[in-house]
Formats: sequence, structure tokens, C-alpha cells
Amino acid sequence: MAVTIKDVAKVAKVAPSTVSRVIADSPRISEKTKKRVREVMVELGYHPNLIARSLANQSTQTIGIVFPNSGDLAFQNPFFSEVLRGISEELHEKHYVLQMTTGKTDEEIFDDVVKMVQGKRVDGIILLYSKVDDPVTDFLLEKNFPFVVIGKPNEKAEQITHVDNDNITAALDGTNHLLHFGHERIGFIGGNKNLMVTLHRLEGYKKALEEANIPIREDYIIHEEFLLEGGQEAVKELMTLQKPPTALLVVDDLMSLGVLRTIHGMGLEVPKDISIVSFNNALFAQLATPPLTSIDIHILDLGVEAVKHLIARIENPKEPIKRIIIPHDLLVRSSSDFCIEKTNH
Amino acid sequence: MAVTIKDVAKVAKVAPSTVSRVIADSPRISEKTKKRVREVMVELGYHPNLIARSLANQSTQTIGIVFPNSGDLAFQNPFFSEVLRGISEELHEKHYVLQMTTGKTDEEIFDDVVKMVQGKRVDGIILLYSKVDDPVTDFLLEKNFPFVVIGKPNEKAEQITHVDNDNITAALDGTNHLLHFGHERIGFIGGNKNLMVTLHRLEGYKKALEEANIPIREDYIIHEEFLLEGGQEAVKELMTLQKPPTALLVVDDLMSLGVLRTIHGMGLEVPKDISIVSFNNALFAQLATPPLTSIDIHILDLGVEAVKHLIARIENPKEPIKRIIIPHDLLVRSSSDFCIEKTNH
DNA sequence: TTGTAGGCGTTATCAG
DNA sequence: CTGATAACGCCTACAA
Repeated sequence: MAVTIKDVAKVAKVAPSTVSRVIADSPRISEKTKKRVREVMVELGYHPNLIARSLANQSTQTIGIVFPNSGDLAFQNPFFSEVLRGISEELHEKHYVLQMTTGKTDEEIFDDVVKMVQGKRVDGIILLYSKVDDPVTDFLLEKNFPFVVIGKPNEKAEQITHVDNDNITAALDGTNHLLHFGHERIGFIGGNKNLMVTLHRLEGYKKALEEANIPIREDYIIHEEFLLEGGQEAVKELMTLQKPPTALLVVDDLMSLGVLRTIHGMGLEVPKDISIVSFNNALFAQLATPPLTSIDIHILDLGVEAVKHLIARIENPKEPIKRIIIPHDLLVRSSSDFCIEKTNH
Repeated sequence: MAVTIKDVAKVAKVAPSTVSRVIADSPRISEKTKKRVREVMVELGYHPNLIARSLANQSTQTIGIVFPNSGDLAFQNPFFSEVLRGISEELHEKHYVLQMTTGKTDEEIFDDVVKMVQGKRVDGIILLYSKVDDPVTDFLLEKNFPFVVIGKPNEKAEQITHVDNDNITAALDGTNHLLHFGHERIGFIGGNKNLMVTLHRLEGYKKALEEANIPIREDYIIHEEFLLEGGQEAVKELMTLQKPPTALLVVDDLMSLGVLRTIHGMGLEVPKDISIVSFNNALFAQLATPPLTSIDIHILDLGVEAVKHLIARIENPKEPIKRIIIPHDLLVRSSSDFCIEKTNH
């Protein structure tokens, strides 16, 4: 059995409560006894049992991270490593600890959350996704349990603190970048249509075209989860239209890699034949051939801010609901350039 | 205050201990009372407090994952998402929960581990790295705390259960693949020289050349952490040697992307001018241009097995030390082909 | 400034 | 088959 507060108390010839107070560095203990007790603590190699402390305190200093129903592949997106890194950094700063859900299906994930919350294992929760009709969100809301979501909740967004990008403007900026290069036939390649990000970016894309008085062509818009087999066909179709786009807005770097490959396989060149603007600025965006022009949405900061506001909420339950927007910026690299057709005129 | 076992007991008119036994589904309780107690549990919305249970049980059903001193960039390597996915899956299967370290420096990480262990927050630990003179390893060994490492421990490997690939053979296979294509001038691009993986793969590379009676040229061997700025120069130097390699063995897909780009930037083509064999088979290996021939080391399984053996050890402290080797296989895609010089002869 | 005692929510040991 | 009762290790009134 490990050394407890009582053992320390005995050896230091004080009461257990005194030891407890020394641990908490209570001002009501004389420096002299503090010193002695501390000496005994190192002498015996005492370390507080955090589980016991949690029980007494009703607080675990632990927060739970909920991953989306991963569909296996989604998890491979560097987005998650990156938010996790931000979350992790800030949690460390705040002396909190991190626990993750491990469920794969929606039901399993829901059970995980219920267990975390009802089992009193975490003080707060961060949702790494937002989807329609999410029972997890409803549950947390109903329990009035501290949580924040990364992304924009589809419902009751005004009751939920969330950290997001302005994806509409981001897509608008990306599209404008292409417009400035003289492109007029711009395609959009999006991900899962149920995700808010996709919808917002599509909206920004359309808005930019509208503002430029360019009609929106539905056959220029494609939705693919990942560009492995199926997605490539879609891109090929797009590129073999009578008037194929001269530029593409692709909502994710991973997808851009696939697009790059498909385009290359068709004997076309980027950016000579077609320009690409991508999203997320993953590490490999700059390693791609050619390096991708990509919109950096500061994924790390999404994580950092989520933690900050969650903890604020935990430590002060009256903390108001907030909507935090993380800025984005366009990193111009080699995958986007002037529209050749245009410059030839 | 949440509903406890006592509340249930009161309403069901039984003793708290009886409720506890119902939860554990003890055979010594009549079906009749079980039924009644269970009804009351749902009626009151009872959920066990897992913290309290942990304290009473001296077991948390939680395992801690220790990440390497990430140097920020390393964490972006999909290797970690992938092991984590394997770990997560298997933990879920076994009804365990996952906690992560959040420290960045070696000292912080060490403190995290000490806190997890001494604070009794976890029942076991998985180390996602192995390095020389690791105080974490020493600490766990000394405490005789259940842990397993992914990769091969540099010291006391025979006292530590670990899950690894046969990286020597893997590199040998990759090199042989290139040799079969007629390549004789094969370069090696490795990562951090302090990591066991790098060393083992280098060893396998050399072994293959030796077996083929091809002299090892030190100027064909490069070590770069990541191929952002610096690494590219190194590759350029390599490719501008008087007799540049016609093929490369690159120890990581992420690095391969960088290599691909550098080579392309020099006006060379893969695989026509130079073949590449890569490692890890990350999702983007198949999305690259051209799709990368890569050695799949089954990262997911590394995670799964680590968990299996860790839990075996936790549940049976006399479980013997083991060394588990996960098989690898070479996935031939388009980045490797016959050596042109050779076929021209 | 320090000690005593009760509680946090469970489980486990003994009786009965 | 079920009920008291004592841990598990720490915190915190309340007393002294």
C-alpha cells in the first residue's frame, strides 16, 4: 500500500488534516510545521492520491474530448492531430488532464459521454464536431454540463459556447484570390454535405461568384468524402466537361492531394492548366507538388481557445455563452496562378 | 447532488450493499430484488460514481498514453493518429478508458507520468516512443508499474514488454525490391538518428546492399528530421553527385512527399528518373503524385497489440514479458519501377 | 495554529 | 439471500 497522508502525519507528529493543509499550502499553518511536514513527505516519498482527492473535492481536473463518429478515415485527417495538440498544450498550461472517448459508432460515443459525465470522471467536455440532431449535445445541454464545441452547432448555437472560423468569409477570400487571377470558371470540391464546414465554405464560394456576377454552375460543384477511388472519377468528369474549370476551390488539403494526383494523371499541370486553392494548411500542404496555396484556419488556436473558455466556464458557472471566431489567412504558394486563357487575350 | 447508491437503497427498501451487489450482478441476490432495485435505478436515474468506485477498488480502468517530446512537428506525423486509433479501438473493446500526457518537454512528460502513476489515475501505461536514457522507462521499471512500449526499448528490452516491427527486415525488403528492379545506386533518407526505427532501417538497407555485393556509399545516406527547408538542400546535393542514386529508400511517407517535391523541382521524374520506396503507408501515400510504393507496417495493429498485452499484464501481474513483432508488407505502387540505365543496356 | 470527526460514493468482509 | 460496518485517501467544518 502506498504512503498516505496518515503515514506522513504520524511521522511528522501532526494530524492528517495538518498535512492536508500543508499540501494546499494553507496560510493558517506555521512555516515551521510546513517545513517539517514537507521534509517528511519527501522522506517517505509521499504523493497525493488524486482519485481520493477528486472524490472529496467533487472535481477531477480532467476534461473529456469527444471525437466524431470517425468512419475510420476521417480520423486520419491531420485536423484532429492539430486541434488535439492545441487542446493538449492549453490543458497542460491550466493543469488539467485529458481523457478521450473511444467509441466508434454514434451510440458508443453517446455512451462514452454519459459515462464520463455521470461517472463524474470529467469536469467538462469538448466536442470536436457538430452535426444535426446530435443526442450528445442535447444531453449536455439538458444536464447543464460545461462543454464547448469546435465548429458551429447546427442548433441552439446561441446557447452553446463554440469556437469556429468564419468559413464563409474564408471561402470567399479563397475564391476571390482565384478571381483576381482572372479565373472565371471555378469549381468547388467539398466534403461531407452534413458537416457545417462544407456548407459554409460552399456558401462563401457562391457568394464570391455572385459578387463577381459570375453565374453558379451546379456541375462545377462536387461533394466527396475523400478522393480515393470514387472521388477521382468525379474530378475527371468535372475536368472533361465541355468548358472545364480553370481553377478549383478544394475544402481540405488531403482532398487536394487526391485532386492533384488525378489532374496529373490526366496529363494536366498545376497551376499552368488549373489552379488550386486548398484549406487547412496541413504540414503536407507545403510538401505537396506543387506546394499548395492553402487557407490556414489556425487549427491549433481552435483547440487552445476551446480549452480556455471551457475552463473559464468550469471555474465560473455563470460565465456567459460565447462565440469565438478564429481568424484565417490565405497562404499563397505555387498551386494558384494567373488564368492562362485570360492572359492570352 | 447526484443520486447515489444510498438513495436507491432507501427507495427500494434494501441496504446500500445490496444495491452494490445488484450493480455487480452478484449471483447471491434473488432475481426478484434485482429486478426491483434495477427498476428504482432507472426511476431515479442512477449512475455509479466511477471515481468513488476507483477509490474503493484501487483500479481506474484507465490507461495512460505517453507521447514523445514532440518537438511540435513530430506530432503531425500520421503515425500517431494511427497508433492512437488502434489503441483507442482496443481499449474500447476492453472497456478501458484513455488518458494522455500533455507535457511538451522531457521534464514535463516525466512529471505527467509520475502524477498519473503516483496519483493512481491509471492502471497502466503505453509509451509511444523509445529513446536512450529515458527516465520515464526507469521510473516505471523501478515502480514495477504495468507498461508496454511501442518500438524497441534501447535498454533492458528483455525486461519490457514491447510491440515493434522488424524494421531491419522491412528495410531489407524495400531495398531488395529496388535491387530487383535493377537499381544499384540506392540512396537512404532517414529521420532522427536517435530513434531506434531509423537505426534499424538503416541497418536493413545496408544488409541488403551487402548481400547484393554492392558497396555502401556514405554519401548516399542522409538524415533529416523533416523535409521542409533544410532537408531539400540535402536531397539536392544527393541528386547532383557525379553518380546520383537511381532509387531512394525513404523512411517516412511525410518525408517522401518532400522528396517528391524536391525531385520534381529539379526537373526529374518519379519513377522514370528515380524510384522511391517509402515507409508507413499513410493515407496520403496513395494520394501522392505518383502514388507511393510504401511499406505498410500496420501501425494500427501496433496500437491494438500494445493494449492487449498491457491489459493482460494489468489483470495478471505474473504475465511474462513479451516481445511482439507486427508483420509488414510492401505495397507496390507507382513510385518504383525498373532502373532505366539498366534496361538500356 | 492545530486536532477531531464526518463525509465524498463505493466495495468488501462479516454476520445473520 | 441480505444487512451492518469498515475501509479506500483526502478535505473541511467545527472545536480547542
